[in-house]
Amino acid sequence: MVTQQVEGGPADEADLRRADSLAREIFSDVANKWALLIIEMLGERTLRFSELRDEVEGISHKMLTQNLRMLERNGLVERTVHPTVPPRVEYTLTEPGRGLRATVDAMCDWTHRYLGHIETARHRFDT
Amino acid sequence: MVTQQVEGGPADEADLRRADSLAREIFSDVANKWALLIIEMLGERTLRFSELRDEVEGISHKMLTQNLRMLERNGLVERTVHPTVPPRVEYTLTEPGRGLRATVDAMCDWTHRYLGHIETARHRFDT
DNA sequence: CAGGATCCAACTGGATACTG
DNA sequence: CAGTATCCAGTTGGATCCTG
Repeated sequence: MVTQQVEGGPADEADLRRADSLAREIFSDVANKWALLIIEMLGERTLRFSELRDEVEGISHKMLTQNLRMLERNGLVERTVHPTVPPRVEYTLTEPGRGLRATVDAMCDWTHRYLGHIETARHRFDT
Repeated sequence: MVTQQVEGGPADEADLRRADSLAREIFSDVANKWALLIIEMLGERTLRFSELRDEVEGISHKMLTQNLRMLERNGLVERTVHPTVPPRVEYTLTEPGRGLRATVDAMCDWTHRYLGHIETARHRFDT
């Protein structure tokens, strides 16, 4: 175990910095409109590419592919290819993905709870 | 109450669509990296513009201003100007803002909980 | 059907300079 | 100090065409 570090040593701090920058990177990947909407729409279901495109209103082909690849890379969605003709590809949330989904749910709830608040705040501000 | 609608009437659906599109708009405003980081760093504190810029690592002057205006417009942060020389401007989360912050906290917790999962998923994917 | 590749218009965001 | 305005390089993202 050559890479194991002694407690309190300077390399511990290096590890912490590395973890932080990784966390930050993940946050940047995930904290974007399309990624969160995809995760929310996926929910507990298993959806095909085209179904997802219909569900996530307004998303383009390209953005959907791009975000699905990113989510797959981070292990938040699982991609299953059925070797049929025509091909059938299905996406599901993994366990980490479902964990994230819980927080997105909370964000959606929040949005609806403060809809009124926000609408009036906007009116006030826009004058 | 001229605008009040009868249950099940067609205008009810119109109202729902309006609420949905508003919710979607708010979601799009808020579901972005910088906005969420600002909310997270503000937390329970009251911070000045320059303090925020130091705390939210990597954010540019312009992005900070822009996102603060947006958050203010939506009533998530309160902006207080002290008429001194030099000027002192402070930002705090409002109650709706603190509500949103709770969900961002959850997202941050999630990030750290699955750091390892995600790192290995990435390695697997990148080969 | 899923998705890669390409083109390009539109927008983003950083740097800089300026104001109260 | 806080904030606006401007410029502009670089990125984004939509449309389109193509393949297995």
